[in-house]
Amino acid sequence: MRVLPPFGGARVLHDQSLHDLVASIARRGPLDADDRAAIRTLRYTRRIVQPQSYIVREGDTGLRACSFIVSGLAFRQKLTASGRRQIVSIRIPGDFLDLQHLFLAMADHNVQALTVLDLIDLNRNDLQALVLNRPAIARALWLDTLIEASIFREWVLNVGRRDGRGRIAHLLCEFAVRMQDAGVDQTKGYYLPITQEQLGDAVGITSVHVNRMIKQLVTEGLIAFDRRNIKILDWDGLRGAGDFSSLYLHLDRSERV
Amino acid sequence: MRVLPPFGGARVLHDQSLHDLVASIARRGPLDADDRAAIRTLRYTRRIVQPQSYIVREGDTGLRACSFIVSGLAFRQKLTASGRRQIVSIRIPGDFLDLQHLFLAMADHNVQALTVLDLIDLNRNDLQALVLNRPAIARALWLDTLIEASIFREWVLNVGRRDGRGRIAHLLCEFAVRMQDAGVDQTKGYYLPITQEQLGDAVGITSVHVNRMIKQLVTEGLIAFDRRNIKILDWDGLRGAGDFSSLYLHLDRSERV
DNA sequence: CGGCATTTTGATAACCATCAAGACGTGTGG
DNA sequence: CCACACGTCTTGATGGTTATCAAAATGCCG
Repeated sequence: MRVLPPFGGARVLHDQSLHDLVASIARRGPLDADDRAAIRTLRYTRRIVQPQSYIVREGDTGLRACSFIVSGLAFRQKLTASGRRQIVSIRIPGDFLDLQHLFLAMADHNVQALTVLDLIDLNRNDLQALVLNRPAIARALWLDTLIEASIFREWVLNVGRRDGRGRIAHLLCEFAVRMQDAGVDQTKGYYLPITQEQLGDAVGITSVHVNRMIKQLVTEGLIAFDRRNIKILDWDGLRGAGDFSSLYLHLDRSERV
Repeated sequence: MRVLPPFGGARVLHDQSLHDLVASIARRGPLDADDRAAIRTLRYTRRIVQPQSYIVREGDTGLRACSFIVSGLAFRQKLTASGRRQIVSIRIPGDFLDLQHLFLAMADHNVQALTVLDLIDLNRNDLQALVLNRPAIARALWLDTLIEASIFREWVLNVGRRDGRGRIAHLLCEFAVRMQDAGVDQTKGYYLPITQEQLGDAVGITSVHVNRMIKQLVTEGLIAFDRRNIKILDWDGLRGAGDFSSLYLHLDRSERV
């Protein structure tokens, strides 16, 4: 894997990742040839990040990059003063990592690698200028941040008003749908590279309780679970258990203004 | 109160509310004279809304307006299939109500009046066109949606990882700081026009438990509470109880890029 | 094989929900 | 001005869900 020096001159995206990046933005709104060309003028760095390492730390100021996931998973996380952790978002390939901070001077949460990550670090100043000068790109990326905000709202509901079993079921449904939308094959189920402790941090329960709730979902015949490999056996059942409806993900292209 | 017909021709904002609206946007980023003039060209409707009535309903498509709160309070709310309610956001004077839906084709949550509301309903198409053609306005309003997203994240943490007492304390702190920032005098405390049941819906506990937790905060000498009038007696104590830090509200102007 | 993180299981306790009923406050109509 | 009705607040009793503590089992990696 080739790693370029950080923003060393006006480098231009040129490999397969270019295609992924443009396609990912275009999923959120139509781009013309000029828009696509403008995206290719962005300075960037390509880099590999190891699991658990931080991409952004709460309190960081002067952010210089805005990252895009080529492959791997990441998550957003906040801590209470007493050290209890809450994962507030999981990011998958094709997602931007910190568009949420695009116009914020200080990071209000941590962004951490879940697996090995292959990232494109876009120059943040360039990206700001790009979106402010190109309405189609602004619309697409703004929409992207609005959809993530919708997911935050659903998570507030999930953590606030569903029991442990429902929370886990809901998370498993959401992940399945988003991975499907990102084009990942799931005929053999999917691998969720996350510890049960992290799963608990994502839904506001302890790892012990996560273990019991997963076991219950297996006993009920809704899922199969083997060393983080998840296969949904009864989609309607799991959807019911998690009270899941994908509307909040705003996936239907025709449904988007 | 004068109520204009919905978007009947190119009406122009002309009263005090114009000043409030422009000032509110300008709080998020500098606007030049042209930007301010452009805002005044937006078609709009002024209207009064009664408590509990809906401004937006989950599932709504073809939204035609985007509202701004001149006075009064509103909240965002979602329901589980079993009818359990979660309030995911409280909106105060000077806030936009559904900028979160600006580029979404379908509403993913309900927006409801908490008190009598005095609203400016901006024409949504006009507003979309405005932000896409005026970078400074785009930046200001985008920033606004990003800050609300930051609040959503903090609420996930609040509901997921703090106990009942902490959740209530945190909410009371947040409300105090935001009202202060909006310029509301709080020397005699503030009036929180919300039932204890709704308070519970905002922090994911029952009204019975809300009652007991408020009582406990009073007993501890952190707040005074009398018929929804709240006076914070020990700011540091309450801040500690709620594990509150205002950084996620991104209020400091100089801290904003 | 040893060392380590993670998963699993059991026992106990804490927090919060639920159920129920009475008190209080406010607005309405007689 | 009182009686009444209604929503909200308050309090008590009980139970369930989940946390906590502890320890053993499993899987993984060098």
